Amino acid sequence: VQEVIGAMEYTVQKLARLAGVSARTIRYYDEIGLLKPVRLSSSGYRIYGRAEVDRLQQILLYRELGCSLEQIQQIIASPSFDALKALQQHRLQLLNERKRLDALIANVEKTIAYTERRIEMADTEKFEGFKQELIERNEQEYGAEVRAKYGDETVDRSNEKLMRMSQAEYEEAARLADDVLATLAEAFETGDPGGPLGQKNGGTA
Amino acid sequence: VQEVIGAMEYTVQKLARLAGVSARTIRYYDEIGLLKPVRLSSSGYRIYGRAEVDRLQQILLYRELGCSLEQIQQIIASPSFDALKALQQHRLQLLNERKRLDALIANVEKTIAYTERRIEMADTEKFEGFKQELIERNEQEYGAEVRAKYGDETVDRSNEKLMRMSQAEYEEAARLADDVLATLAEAFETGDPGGPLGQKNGGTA
DNA sequence: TAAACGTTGACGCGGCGTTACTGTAA
DNA sequence: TTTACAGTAACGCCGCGTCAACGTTT
Repeated sequence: VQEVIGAMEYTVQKLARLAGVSARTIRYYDEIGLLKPVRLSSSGYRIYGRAEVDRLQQILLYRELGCSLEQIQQIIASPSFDALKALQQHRLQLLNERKRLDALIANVEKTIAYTERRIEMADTEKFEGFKQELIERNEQEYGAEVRAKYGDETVDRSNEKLMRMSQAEYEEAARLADDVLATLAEAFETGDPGGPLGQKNGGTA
Repeated sequence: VQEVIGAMEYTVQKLARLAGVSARTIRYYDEIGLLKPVRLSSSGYRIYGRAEVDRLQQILLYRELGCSLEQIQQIIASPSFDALKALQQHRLQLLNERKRLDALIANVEKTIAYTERRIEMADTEKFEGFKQELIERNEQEYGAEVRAKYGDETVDRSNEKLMRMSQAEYEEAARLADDVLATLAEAFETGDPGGPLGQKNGGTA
């Protein structure tokens, strides 16, 4: 069986390509009664005409405005006066959504700031822990020897100085990695943490 | 069988009420592995403890930020450094959504303006049609008689004047409804549409 | 015993994408 | 015959709401 399709008749795919949507979308619109074919071919194919093309254009217009397919149904079925009211209603919805979104964004930004502070604090804690550990290790390894050499007062002053080191100073120090760690150890040995670091790197301690 | 539940143990509803969500939500979070109960009671009830309460609080925090439950899974499972990255990523998503929304709103407003113009034009067309019809009816009803009395020229001038009436003038007239329609008819009979309307209402014609 | 809890299982929403299987046209 | 279409039917997505049908605790 052969069927001649006139100049302005479209099957699903042709219509879909014409309008830039998927064939599934076209069939779905038929399914929900949003866009019915003008007729069916003898083998059951959906055939769309000019009127349907126009209607689809309208549908897509409102869809791009973020209307639901149900809203579109009503808008298209109504005189333009009601369509206007529907659009104004829809505009209010969008404005509300934007308000909600603005609030979300503000909160996310607050949370980001908060998380950053927490990370900073966590880092600081780690740093404090690190310093504490460093001192303890030094005490264990060199404690008795160094204290015997320089006296408790000097060693305690050295430890205090290390504990007072700020995060920023630490970070600067951290960039120098092993070199600096070695320097710290050396400084500890000499009982003068400020000295070598200062001379070697123009340090801030 | 009796089971003693300690001070900080919650069943589904208790936890739900504590956190202000539905029991279904709690069970769903279990289902997808987002929030597992600490244990099951002997009769299969879900039992949640303090740690689960805390976790739920976190989940709800991120949920309020508009994160998907999957994102929340990852955020919570990660060290806070990765959580920060996830949040920043999420913030970008939100900003994009807002941009899209702004574009939607702008387009909706354009479409509203366009629809308003179309309605205005449609009204104008209706109005033109209405005037045309009015004249034709008058011609049929009184045409011969009036033309005989006042001559073609006077009648044609009257009709022209009516056709030149603006929409604004019409709307003013329309507010006076039947009264004005009677006046128009009367004016037509006297062959002087401007006169009576002007005297009665300070009309603009 | 009744009420208020608990459980699992299933469908529904919106707008299609994506198979899977089968029939038709060029 | 191949290939590119056409059709229908079905599940899947997300975050639950909302039954239904049944067991447990109070």
